[in-house]
Amino acid sequence: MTLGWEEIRAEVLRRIRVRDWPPGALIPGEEALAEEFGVARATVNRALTALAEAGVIERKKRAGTRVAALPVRRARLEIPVIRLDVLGRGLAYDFRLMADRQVPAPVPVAARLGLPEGQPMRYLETLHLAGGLPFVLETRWLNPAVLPDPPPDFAAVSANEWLVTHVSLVSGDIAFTAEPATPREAEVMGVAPGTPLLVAERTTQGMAGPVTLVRLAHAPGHRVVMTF
Amino acid sequence: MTLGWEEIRAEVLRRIRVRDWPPGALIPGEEALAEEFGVARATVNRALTALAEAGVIERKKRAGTRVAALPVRRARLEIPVIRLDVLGRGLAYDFRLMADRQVPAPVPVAARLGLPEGQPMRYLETLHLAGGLPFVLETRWLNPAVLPDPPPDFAAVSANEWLVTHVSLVSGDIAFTAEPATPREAEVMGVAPGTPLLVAERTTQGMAGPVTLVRLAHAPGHRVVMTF
DNA sequence: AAGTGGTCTAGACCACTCG
DNA sequence: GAGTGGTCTAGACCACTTT
Repeated sequence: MTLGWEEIRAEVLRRIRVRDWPPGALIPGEEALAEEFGVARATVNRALTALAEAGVIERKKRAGTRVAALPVRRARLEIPVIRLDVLGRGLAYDFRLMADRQVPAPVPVAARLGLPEGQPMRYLETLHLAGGLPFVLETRWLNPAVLPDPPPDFAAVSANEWLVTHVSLVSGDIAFTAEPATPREAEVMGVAPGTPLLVAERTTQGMAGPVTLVRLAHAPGHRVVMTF
Repeated sequence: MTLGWEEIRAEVLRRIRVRDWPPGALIPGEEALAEEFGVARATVNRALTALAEAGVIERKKRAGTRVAALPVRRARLEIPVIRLDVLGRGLAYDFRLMADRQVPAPVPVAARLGLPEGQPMRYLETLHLAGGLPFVLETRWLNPAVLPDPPPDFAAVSANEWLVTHVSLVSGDIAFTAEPATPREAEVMGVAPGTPLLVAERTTQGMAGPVTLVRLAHAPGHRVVMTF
């Protein structure tokens, strides 16, 4: 039986787990492992690189490879388009464009996106429905500079989906908080004001500058699940 | 100037962003790209593998490499030990063990961990403090089978930290929800009952079976931030 | 049947950093 | 200065999937 890089990764992981190589310990160099397993050093390198990406080991030139002392667990969140998220739950998807205005950017919005205060922006409110029930209320500030002329019809394609397919998003961040439903959210989603909602706030940067700031207020009971 | 795999990754990414290669399009094969860039095929492979892991492209044998039609954005969450999380925010860390009992597993807890109902479990309540103020209330069900004899003193080292350093955690999941503060949480954290709290619920499996089910109720205003 | 990505090898050079 | 990981090459074989 010949060994592949995944088997070597598994074996190294096993030795770490059974504490042959305890947290903080220096493990043998690539050359030594390659010889032990009877493979090329590149194969060992592939395995160790994968473990380093997973946060299990820490590698430094000259210093060698150590088992992470306080393993930082990394969980990955896949952020799908809302339509696919709903369909993936086995529910029918629909959405309603509740508001669509051109307004000057309020101070906090402009600040978070790095745009001048008062800059004209597109304000969109979209209610996403799952199985006919409110699923997410999307409140979006959109930099109109990224839109083509004429702009797309966000009543036909949700802004969420249009952006993903038509604008090259470069970087961004997402923050989760628990917040009481605002009066507007309560009204639109049919819950009592103050009901705890899971809110995701995302900012996104494109190649030509800031693209959008969006607040997603999820219906009560919504769970964001990640595995690691 | 000679090209490395990161530069090739950047160039491919650029062509995707400027829509030389639009979503859904088939991009040239590794061999062709290697020739164009004047590098070995392995170098191109390294670059494309990285892009595939990032969800930018989709690769299939025989079918070739396509630009992802609906790019699934992937965000990574690093879950540090709570103590380091607090210190990283520039605040002093402390914790108080509020409860420590041996009790039979309630049905929902046993079910989620895959343990028999009524199994004796260690129940721990730990309040983590940041700058002297409540930061997180940790409610933990712990499978005593993973503990050594004699068991550690969780009043001296928080269960959160002891587990990370002493038990080999294999897999798990984490779910975020927004929930109203329970009366107990309200009392301990000094907030009004029903206040929206960001709750993280984690289950963890070790090599020798289920390890722990923990509920982390974060103080109001807590933000979980991820970048992508 | 054929073409694609996935992987491995043996060798090499380099950058970094620790002692 | 020397040893480590990071990367590249040229070639090869294989598994898979689509045609």
